[in-house]
Amino acid sequence: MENEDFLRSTGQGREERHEEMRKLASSHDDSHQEHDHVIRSQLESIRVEMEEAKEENRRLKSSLSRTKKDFEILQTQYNQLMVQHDDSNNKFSPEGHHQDKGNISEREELVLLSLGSMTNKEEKGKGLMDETGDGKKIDEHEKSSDQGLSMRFEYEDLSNPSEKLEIDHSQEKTTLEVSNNNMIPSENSYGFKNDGDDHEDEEELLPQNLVKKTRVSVRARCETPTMNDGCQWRKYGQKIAKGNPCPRAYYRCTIAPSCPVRKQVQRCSEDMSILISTYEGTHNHPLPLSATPMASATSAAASMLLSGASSSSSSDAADLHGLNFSLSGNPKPTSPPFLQTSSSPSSSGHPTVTIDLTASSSSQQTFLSMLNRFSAPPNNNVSRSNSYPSTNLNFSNNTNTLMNWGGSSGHNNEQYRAAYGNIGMHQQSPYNHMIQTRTTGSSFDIFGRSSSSSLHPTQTNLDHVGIKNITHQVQTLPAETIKAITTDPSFQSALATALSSIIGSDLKKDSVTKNEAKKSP
DNA sequence: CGTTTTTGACCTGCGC
DNA sequence: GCGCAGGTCAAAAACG
Repeated sequence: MENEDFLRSTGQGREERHEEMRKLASSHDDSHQEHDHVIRSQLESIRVEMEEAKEENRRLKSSLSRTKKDFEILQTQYNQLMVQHDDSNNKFSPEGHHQDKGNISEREELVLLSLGSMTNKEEKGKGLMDETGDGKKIDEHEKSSDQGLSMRFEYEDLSNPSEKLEIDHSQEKTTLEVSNNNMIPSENSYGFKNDGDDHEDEEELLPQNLVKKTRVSVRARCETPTMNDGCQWRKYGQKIAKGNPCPRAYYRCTIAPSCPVRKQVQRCSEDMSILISTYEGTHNHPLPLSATPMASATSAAASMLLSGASSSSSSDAADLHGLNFSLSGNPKPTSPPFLQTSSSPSSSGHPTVTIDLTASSSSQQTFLSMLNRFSAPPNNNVSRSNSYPSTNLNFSNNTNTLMNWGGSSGHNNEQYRAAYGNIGMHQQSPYNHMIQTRTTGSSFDIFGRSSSSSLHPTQTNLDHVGIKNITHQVQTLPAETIKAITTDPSFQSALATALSSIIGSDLKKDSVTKNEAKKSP
């Protein structure tokens, strides 16, 4: 009995438990179904997003492939032009070519660097946007130079397919820049802003914000009141800054009404032939082709400042195989290097990169030498007994292209002289040929030396300016450093800009010399 | 007449 | 808080 009762009770209990479980299960099913439903809907939305992303990806891929094709076509055409130009150079300037050949023998790969320089087109009129203007009679080089500063990088290895990937990589970067030649958002490759539509959002991003506030100062010998950097500027103010009798002019970009880019232009108080243009901000609109190099260069320089500032904070001093990295209280280095970054009181606390383009022809050789070294491919382990891959620097300058980033509005040299006094503007002072690099509270002297040498532009006594020392220092760079430097598009861009101005400057002098020689045989 | 330049006034940040 | 210097605004003038 007790057993039966027990069984019955247990049976009832079992049923009850079953019932409870059924209830639990049903309630669990309900919540589970709800949860499933939520997950499914989320999955569905994610799937939709993925489809959109795929579609976007497909579009980007096709766009990229199109851009690559375009670039290859352009590259082929350009190579042909370079070959033609080399031939003509062999005929007309065997001496300069001879100097190059000395370097070529040591080079590991072929780097074609085509640089044009500013013309004084702007003096003829405001034709910056008119890229299809009156260029009927000019050849391709002239066309490119006619648009202002033109520069291109070609990085080719003819012998080592394994390095082709690297090359393609760099080309791809170049291609992106070229394909976006009217869009400075191409500065993406430098980690800059993507688009200028929503500035407020990007203000919150620290690095970009820093870039925005970073200023790039370009020092160049320019006889006209303003450099023709290809962009359109409107003057909105002028001040006489303390410590400099020359007024500082304030410009803003007028290509787009909402463009945040500002420019300050001021003559150097010590040497009034030097024009200091300080750029701030990033264009948020398509740029004319002629404005792209300068914009890219300044962006690259700003990017370099960023990377330098971040990297230099880790240590107080370093000596990297002859390259003197130092952090000091006095940001002004004892030697005048190439690139200079600083946070001076004059820049109102803005980190400022200074690109010094007041270089001589000897510095051009220095530059070429350095570029050759710096352009060495990162991994040259492959034996190439028979091949002497070369670095061919081809400066496709028309001799008429001057380092005359001429101002607009009918200003001319006479006006300039009237405004600033009739100072000697032609080779009035020795050209320093350094690029200085200063970071906030730190200094980066890429030469690790001081130089107070004064050279005539045509002087090519390399020892005099310590070329041997430089070469040695660069040669002793570790492969990683060389790789990091040479693969940095920022470096290439900034270097190309500096080179182009130097070459343009020297070509101008050469052309002047030639003209004078013609006049007085 | 539209655009650009000039220029004095004003604003802002920083050091004292 | 004050003064200074850098930077910007905006009305007037100049320019094309």
